[in-house]
Amino acid sequence: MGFELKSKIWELVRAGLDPYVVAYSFPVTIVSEELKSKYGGLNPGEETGDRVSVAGRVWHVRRHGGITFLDLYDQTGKIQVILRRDIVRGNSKLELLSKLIDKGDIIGVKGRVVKTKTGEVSVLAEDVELLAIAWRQIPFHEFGLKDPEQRYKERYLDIMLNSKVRKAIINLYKIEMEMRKILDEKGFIEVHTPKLQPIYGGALAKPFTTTVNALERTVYLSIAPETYLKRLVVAGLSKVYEIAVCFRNEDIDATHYPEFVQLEAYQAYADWNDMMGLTEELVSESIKRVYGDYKVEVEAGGETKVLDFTRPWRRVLLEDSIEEALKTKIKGKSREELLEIAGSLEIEVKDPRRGKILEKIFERLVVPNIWNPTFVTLFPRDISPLARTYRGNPEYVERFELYIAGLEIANGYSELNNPILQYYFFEEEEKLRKLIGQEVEAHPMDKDYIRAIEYGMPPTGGVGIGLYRLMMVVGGLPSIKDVIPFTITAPENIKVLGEEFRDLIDYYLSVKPGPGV
RNA sequence: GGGCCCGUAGCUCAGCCCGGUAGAGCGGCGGGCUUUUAACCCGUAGGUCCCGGGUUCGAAUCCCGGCGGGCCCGCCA
Repeated sequence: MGFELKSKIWELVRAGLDPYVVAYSFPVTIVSEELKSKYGGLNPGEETGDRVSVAGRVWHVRRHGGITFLDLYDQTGKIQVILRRDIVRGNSKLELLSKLIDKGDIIGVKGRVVKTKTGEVSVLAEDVELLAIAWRQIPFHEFGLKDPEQRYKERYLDIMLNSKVRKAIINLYKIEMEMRKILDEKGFIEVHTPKLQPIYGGALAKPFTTTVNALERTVYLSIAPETYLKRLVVAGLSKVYEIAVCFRNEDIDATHYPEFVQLEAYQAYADWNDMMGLTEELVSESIKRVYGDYKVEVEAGGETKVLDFTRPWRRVLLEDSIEEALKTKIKGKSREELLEIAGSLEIEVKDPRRGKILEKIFERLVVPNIWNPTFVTLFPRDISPLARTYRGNPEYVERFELYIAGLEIANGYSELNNPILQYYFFEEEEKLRKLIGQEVEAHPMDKDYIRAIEYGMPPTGGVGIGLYRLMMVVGGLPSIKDVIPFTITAPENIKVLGEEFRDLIDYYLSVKPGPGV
């Protein structure tokens, strides 16, 4: 079931209009957006002699007998096409097509630009080509696809029908482009670091493991590009970045997916303050350019709220934010005292590091209440093995995280460039791993990375910006899977046309080619 | 890994508590209509009630097991 099989195909074949045989290309001269801006000023009922050529998918067909309205959608929006009997009559091709074209089909239309009595810019068709047939019914109605299972299984339908999802995918591209422009203007070089790595690092997460047959070696899919980008800083690329796919073999939920995209940037001779400035500029300027304003309306859960990216963003010390929420002093409190506070909040912490307890309390109490972009700064030393010690107090590191709408969006710091301390912190991480085993993520020892910075890494600042999460927040989408074009779904038993209708296979194998071009 | 919820027509969902011929709207198909916007009017077809087992005279409905999905918690961004 599911096929909208009409005898239509054989009618098309008889008329020599089978799109699989005849439709190889179509000259599009204008898209919806342009058409509307160029001809929006026409008066209702006004007809021009301007001939245009448009193409797209038919979403709605309104047949009134002598006149038919088609809503065509291209990548930029809707174009109304009018088929009028007085024009169609006598043209056997148009007569047949105006009868056979259905919702879902993809067509090309040549005609004159007119504005209807009701004021809609439209194309009055003079010629129509059927470019592709929709054999399966597409649910074009107000609710689109709702069943989450089907949304992800047939994501092309979800992207087609759900404008929020479609816009998120398009706008993420635009944001990436704007960020690239800004970085390019500042002299940053974009690179690709390895996705197959002999030692994973740059974050604390379980990696995917695979084998390179040619080398007979176990390798890990990159969990972060960080250590490689910093090797490049050592190599003299003093401003580098990557829009990197990262793989982390952890559980999936509304804000986590095993593959995701981060922009990581490193700048020599810069520190965490410079990186906060860079982060502010990248995020707020790209959003301004894509959405037209620093303030973006976000519709989520039925209500519309405004996200304000205007600089400068609020900055708050990690421990201050906790004290504010808790109304208790926590600075200088021991691990045991913090554990007690965590316990009173019903937060269980297995990790032995004091900083981890602080982080857990922070995530529970503070993060959900952050709305506008906020930098949280000054993190504990013991949970940041790659960050540089705070110049004002060695118990902290010069690290910041960016939160927007209750989500962690970015993480950056003054990079640790001291190879001796780097070795020591990796050692501590190794100890932690042995102590706790698989329960706690720890950074593995990476002596090649240490060797690299032993050659001398300048003082450097770095930041990673989670692009999917940024898009979730700006697009008002509740799940990270909504902004990822395709996600993994369970296997299905799918019936396809060819196995249902062998006669179609026989027909297409027997089609004689026409003249080549 | 733990808890809660969901799976019925192409889509959105009702029916399930309290067992008794499987329903609605939209969409599809056929017909009508020359200015519609989710067009309208008339007619009509369409089902492995996720899968397997059990209870029962009888199961979409109750019970058990499985599969798929969502949300929350734990862990990671």
